[in-house]
Amino acid sequence: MIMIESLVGPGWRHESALQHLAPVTADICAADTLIVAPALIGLVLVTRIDGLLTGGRIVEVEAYTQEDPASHSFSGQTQRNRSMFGPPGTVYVYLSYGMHLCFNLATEGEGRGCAVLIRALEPLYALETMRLRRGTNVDRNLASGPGKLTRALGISKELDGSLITASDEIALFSAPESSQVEVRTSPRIGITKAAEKPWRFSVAGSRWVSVP
DNA sequence: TGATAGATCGGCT
DNA sequence: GCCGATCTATCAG
Repeated sequence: MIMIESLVGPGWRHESALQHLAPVTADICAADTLIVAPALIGLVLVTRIDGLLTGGRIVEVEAYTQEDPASHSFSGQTQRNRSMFGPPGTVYVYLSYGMHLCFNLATEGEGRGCAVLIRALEPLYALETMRLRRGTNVDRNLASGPGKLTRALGISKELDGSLITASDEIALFSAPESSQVEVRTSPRIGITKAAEKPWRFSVAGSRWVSVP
């Protein structure tokens, strides 16, 4: 088994709940965005905010590239979207509709404004913490949407710009069963530009996605 | 400098 | 199913 501390930020090795998981390297984000997006399905995203470990399995993502009119990076780099242009694995957190934070991982290479939006998780760790943060006991609503997911995991804009493979607050792992799922493509949610592109990837039949 | 649309969610009807 | 909340970036004037 590969030593966890060599590939993710220090400190995660003390989390006994994660010992059956394998670390993921930043390489997974260094490929074409349309390759990376489905590859992230099934991986386990965890945060440790305020000492509380929370996390779940990624069941829904969307791809955004620099040439894509629906992408924040389409018109070039700005103060808000600069993390999209960072090295692969850079965390991009932005405020949506003035109320909700959305979590993305930068893809391809430094200088390329591409990212994958993480839209939904199957809750796995510390459900009670997530219920408290979300203010609901309906587990299906804990992380079934980009804004819900960031709230459940305690993700804030402070994480924006950090590298997911070198953080003590957020990390990505692969579970033994990660590759067992059937990935389905569909049009992205809530956009008007390039709405026809089938760049939404989700676990077929999952009850944890935002829009079944 | 003002208007508006937006990668949303929750509450209300 | 509709609507309000409320921050950003962009575009029109």
